[in-house]
Amino acid sequence: MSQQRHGSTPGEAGDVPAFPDLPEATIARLPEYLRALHHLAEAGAETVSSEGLAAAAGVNSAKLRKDLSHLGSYGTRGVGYDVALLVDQIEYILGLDKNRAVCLVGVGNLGHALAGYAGFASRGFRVVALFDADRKKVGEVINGMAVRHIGDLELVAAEESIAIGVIATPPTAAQAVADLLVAAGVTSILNFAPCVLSVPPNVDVRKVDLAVELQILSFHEHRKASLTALPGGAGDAAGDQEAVGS
Amino acid sequence: MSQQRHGSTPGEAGDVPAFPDLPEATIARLPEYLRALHHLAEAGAETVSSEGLAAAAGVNSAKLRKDLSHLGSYGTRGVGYDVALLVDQIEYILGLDKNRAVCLVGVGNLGHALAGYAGFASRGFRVVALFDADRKKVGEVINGMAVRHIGDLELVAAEESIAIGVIATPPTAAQAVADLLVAAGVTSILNFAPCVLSVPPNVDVRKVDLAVELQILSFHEHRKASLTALPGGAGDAAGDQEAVGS
DNA sequence: CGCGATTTGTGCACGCCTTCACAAGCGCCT
DNA sequence: AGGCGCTTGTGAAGGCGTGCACAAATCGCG
Repeated sequence: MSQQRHGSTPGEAGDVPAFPDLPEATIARLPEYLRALHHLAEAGAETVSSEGLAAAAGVNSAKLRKDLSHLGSYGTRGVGYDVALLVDQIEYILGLDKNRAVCLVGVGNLGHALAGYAGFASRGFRVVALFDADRKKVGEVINGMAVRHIGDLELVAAEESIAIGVIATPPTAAQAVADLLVAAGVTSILNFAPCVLSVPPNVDVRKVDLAVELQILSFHEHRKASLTALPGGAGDAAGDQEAVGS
Repeated sequence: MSQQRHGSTPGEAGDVPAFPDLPEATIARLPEYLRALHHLAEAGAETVSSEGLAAAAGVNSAKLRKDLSHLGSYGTRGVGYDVALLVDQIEYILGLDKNRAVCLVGVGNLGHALAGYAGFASRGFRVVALFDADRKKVGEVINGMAVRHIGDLELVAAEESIAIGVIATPPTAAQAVADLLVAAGVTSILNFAPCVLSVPPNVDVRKVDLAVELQILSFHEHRKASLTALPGGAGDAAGDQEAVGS
């Protein structure tokens, strides 16, 4: 996908730590490192080696070191990485120290679950508003939060300073909702509806399609079946840990 | 991630269409093409140009052509691709013509929603069994299906020939569930628990972490904020459609 | 029948990402 | 103080994926 160039111009040596120009692949792995680090911290570890952290995060240790080196030198040679320091650093980079406000549009089957998903709150996100277009759902209380009508979105977004919106509507409604979110000042959208959204260039969109993941697994099932059906290499029990895709 | 080499040895020209050796990136896009094609078919289109289909799927047209060329030549120069033919071909490659049986373990907040998610059934997957370790939940009927105890997994998996399992449990239980699934003969796992699973090399695992997506968006929010705060390029309304990551 | 318009399929170059291998640096033990 | 083992950080190589640009092929029309 297109990804506009970002990062700081070389000239400015700002007092605010200049924003590092991280590879997209690295960014996608930082949350995983963070989760592993939290786990280690709870277990009482003060430092981790790249080998240990890589194992906990399920990646190659060389890749992990290169990823972390992009953030700066937060490790000590011969010792490893300071867990607490690294947690702070990654949370800062990811902007998780802001306790970001998120709104969710579409309180159907999936939206209902997302509204109550504990994993959001535990990682620094507060779902502060629920919206739906269905008048019958407005007023329903989910996880201690009342569902409001989609028409109130702009009002609420302004007073809560919501920058991230989650779309969990049917695909037919998703584009209209995205337009509303953009109009309300939202600049990041997480889209669970199986359709492409068109948004202004300053708005980021990430898409999660639950069925797509199953389809990819189905492909590999199909592949495995067609291989074992052939005479050649049936029971290949050897080989290293397999993990599909990223 | 490690990805064991697959595909057919050059010698065998099997009667069963030899399984093409598709790049992983292509496989991940096929479901998106399929969705766009279904949409076009419902609209009555008989053929599509690569340009048109690429737009509907949100990708570059050259990329789409290269992806489809890996499946073989199913297009006609000067005309485009036959929609129905392409749908059949992609569904065959993805193994969706089997109406695959899926079981779901963990009927909590998220599992409940997944059990009723219409997007699975509409794309060729049947959720045929629900499991949970909590005796209080056993017997509960969701979407016309009764929740069974996790202990019955091996029994049910055998008689329903389930090859794909979905884990929607808390992370503490996920590894144990994965072991049970593997023991029951499941060879593909979709993991919604935020943790790494270790499985035998012949088992495929894909992980979906809902919070990770938000964290990536949070990073870009942080980046955008730190850029607009700086003197340089504030209102950059120009530029092409932005879409973060894949 | 021939020609032009259109669209696929693909060779090629470029850039990103991964992986290896190793020098540089740090702490500990003697 | 010196040496040794361990771990980080990084240069370089290789592989994969993307996008351009164009040749090949097909259809429709005169």
